[in-house]
Amino acid sequence: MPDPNNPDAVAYKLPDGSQVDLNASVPAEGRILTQGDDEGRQVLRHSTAHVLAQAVLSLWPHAKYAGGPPIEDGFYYDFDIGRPFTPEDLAKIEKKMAEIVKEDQPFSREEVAISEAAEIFRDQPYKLEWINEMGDESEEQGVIGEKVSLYRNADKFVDLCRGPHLPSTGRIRAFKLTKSSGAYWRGDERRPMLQRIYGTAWESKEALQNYLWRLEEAEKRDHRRLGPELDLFHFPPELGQGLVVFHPRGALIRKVIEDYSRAEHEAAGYQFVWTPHLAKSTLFEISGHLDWYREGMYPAMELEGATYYPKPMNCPMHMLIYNSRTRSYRELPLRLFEFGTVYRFERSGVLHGLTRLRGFTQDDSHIFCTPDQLAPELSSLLAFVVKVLRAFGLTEFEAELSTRPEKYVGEPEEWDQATEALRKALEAAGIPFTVGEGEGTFYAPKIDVHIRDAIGRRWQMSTLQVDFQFPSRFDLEYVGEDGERHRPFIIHRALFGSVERFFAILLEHYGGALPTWLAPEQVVIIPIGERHHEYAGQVCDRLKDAGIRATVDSSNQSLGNRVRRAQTGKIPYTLVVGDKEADAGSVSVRPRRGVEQRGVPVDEFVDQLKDEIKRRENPDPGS
RNA sequence: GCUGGUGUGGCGCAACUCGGUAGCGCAACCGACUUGUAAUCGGUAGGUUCCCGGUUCGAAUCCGGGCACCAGCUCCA
Repeated sequence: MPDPNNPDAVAYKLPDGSQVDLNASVPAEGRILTQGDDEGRQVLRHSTAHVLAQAVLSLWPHAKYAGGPPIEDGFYYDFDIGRPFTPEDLAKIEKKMAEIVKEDQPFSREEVAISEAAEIFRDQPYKLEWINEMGDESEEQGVIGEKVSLYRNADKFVDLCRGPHLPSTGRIRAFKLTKSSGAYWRGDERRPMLQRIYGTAWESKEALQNYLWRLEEAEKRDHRRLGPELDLFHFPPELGQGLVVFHPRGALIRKVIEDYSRAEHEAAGYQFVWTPHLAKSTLFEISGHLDWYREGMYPAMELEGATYYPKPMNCPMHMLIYNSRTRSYRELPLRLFEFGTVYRFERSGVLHGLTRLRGFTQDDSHIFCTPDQLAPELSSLLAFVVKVLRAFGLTEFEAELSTRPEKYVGEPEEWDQATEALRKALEAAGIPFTVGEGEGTFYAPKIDVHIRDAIGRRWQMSTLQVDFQFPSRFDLEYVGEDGERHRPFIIHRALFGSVERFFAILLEHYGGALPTWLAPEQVVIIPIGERHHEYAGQVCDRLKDAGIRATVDSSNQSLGNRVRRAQTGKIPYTLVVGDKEADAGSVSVRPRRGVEQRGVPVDEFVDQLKDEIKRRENPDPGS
């Protein structure tokens, strides 16, 4: 219940209706969080993490424990027991945790002097490392002045902790340990690797089931599985890690995506350019890539006394195009666009299907503009980004505005101007955003646009950066109204990010059942018997004439079998034709989802479908 | 890159603990059936068990090295 002396304090209300009394767990000067499911779940998960540590310590009394916070959908805790955990270990730990929950041990808070804490944790080097740093400002770990807060349950387990926690372990209703793996101590790859156990905890068995269902659903939608299944692309081992080939059906989808993007860019005043995949070291010396990005680049090729590199970015080449002649303010903003394929030597462990490749294609654009044009250009650009993403059926946007870091190039006033322009663009577009203070790159403040997919996952999509590095490195200029030379601003942006990654996200968003306008095969026609083949062929020609991607399935399979193949192949429309249809000039229409409709005149179907494709209708991705 | 796991016909799996000539389903191919809305029936073919080496009379199985993939960590200019 809220503390009457502290009207701002609220009780944590758990989603099951029960409440956590903050008075029991947080002192009056303690933190005040807002009420809501998310906060309640954080408390629940944090408490479950303590129970996990308690269980591990009781099974391995010599284990060293490091720390364990709540995370999205669950929690983790890091340990050192001198070896990795096995699946059998996890089962044992889970059982032990269930016992602790059943015993309903109360959580209690206390504050002790830092020196006393050091004594309590004298055998725990990781805890000691934190304690020794305290007195600074690591409130995270529960430092209050010269004291530090601890949480105990039933005198059986104690941890350094800021809290708050549930009143007792019995309030943990549904949890599960999900996996374990290595994790560097304090996230530093030069430090020892600890063993991390991940788990999930929910307010009810149903919520846990729901979460596990979501995991399963994500697995079914995994583009790495759908890609080969739908014959879209694969990763030939002969090519090497992180290199993909697109099959005809995948390449067709990609073409539709790119064609649409090109048309939109053309309409928005972009000019298309093309640049090669290799360049001499000279270019990357000017751009600075060889200085600060060398290990991310493919190695050099020595040829006829020159050194060549595959390009890791298109930007430097676009700078050369700008600089190919004197530019006037009259031609700004100048918007250059390219689907540019780049090569980056990503560390092997980070590669992930189409979302993290070593060779991929950016929908890359550089906009050169005057200082006055910066703000309006950013605004219209952001609106453009949202418009294009919406066309693909992505409707939920969030953004992050990253501001000037400690180390930066350019002038502070320029940074402020650019950052303000970015902020205004976000406000004008009405996109909810968070600010990452100091999280910009050293050469640019930026906006990253994220979308949520059909099962609630967040993906970073577009990035808009105001670049302070290249204008001076490449000595870019334009002649202003005053006849003097000025330095332009550059907006660097990728809308899809990478075409391959965008492809993967769409595939997962729709679970492989792409909207008709994107589907590689839009209609399959199934003649019931041999005598209907001719009519099926006529219908197919009629569709093809209308620009619809259609085929006839005249294989010697049962009708049911062919319908099934069309369904599992995620083809939007299945047309069945037999005597009735041939006589009436109609088709029986079975959409991928929804009910079949018989006796639809061919012309009517063609018109409807043409319209659906033309309007680029996106179905509810559902699940 | 680091820690751990996995690798068996195109795909999904079995045999691996305890070494003894590699099996199933789907797909493919051939044939019969000519079908009214999610799997017709019969047959055929297909494997250097990821690669290299070792142990053994004998290795898919045990051991070592490499490669690839998966999860997480770190990274993502």
